[in-house]
Amino acid sequence: MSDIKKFNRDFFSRSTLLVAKELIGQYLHYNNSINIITETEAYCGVDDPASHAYRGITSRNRVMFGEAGYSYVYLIYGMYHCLNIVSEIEGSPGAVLIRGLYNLNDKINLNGPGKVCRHFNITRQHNNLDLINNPDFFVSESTRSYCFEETPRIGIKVGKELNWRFVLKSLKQNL
DNA sequence: ACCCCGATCGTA
DNA sequence: ACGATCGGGGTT
Repeated sequence: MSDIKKFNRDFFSRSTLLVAKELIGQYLHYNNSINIITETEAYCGVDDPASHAYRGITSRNRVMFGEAGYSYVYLIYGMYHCLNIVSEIEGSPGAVLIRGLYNLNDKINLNGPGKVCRHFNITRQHNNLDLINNPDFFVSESTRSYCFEETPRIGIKVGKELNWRFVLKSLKQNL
């Protein structure tokens, strides 16, 4: 695994939809494990009723309003955690939910946000970590390019009409 | 101080 | 398709 190209803060400081799409197929590094990002969802701000940020800033969602490239981890259903990466410029809320990974070390498919966090023991202690310049937790660029499909987001009651879930489909034909 | 419900998962 | 599960966010 030579010449790793880490994504910088500018990559994440863009529209949540764009970041969510472009994260598909990239590598999420966590404590020496390398994982292909296979599934993401975009959660935006005032125009996204499904987003935690929809009704403004609270103690839970405040990292969504901060600088991009930070982790946003919260507890869901009293028993699972969800890992997000903050997007958009500072002051503008947005985050990308990491819904699926393919772990290259153990060849395990982590299909579901709860499974991702459970496998790595990611909890709210991992909230608000800077994933830029972090040696143990960061995202890097894959040299391969991938196709993805767009579907409605999972597990929400509002905003179902938006195709803001992105799923890795296949390896793009290498020319 | 406390009520209510969820960005899920596993089984049917 | 649905029920288990329960911490804590958001409001009182």
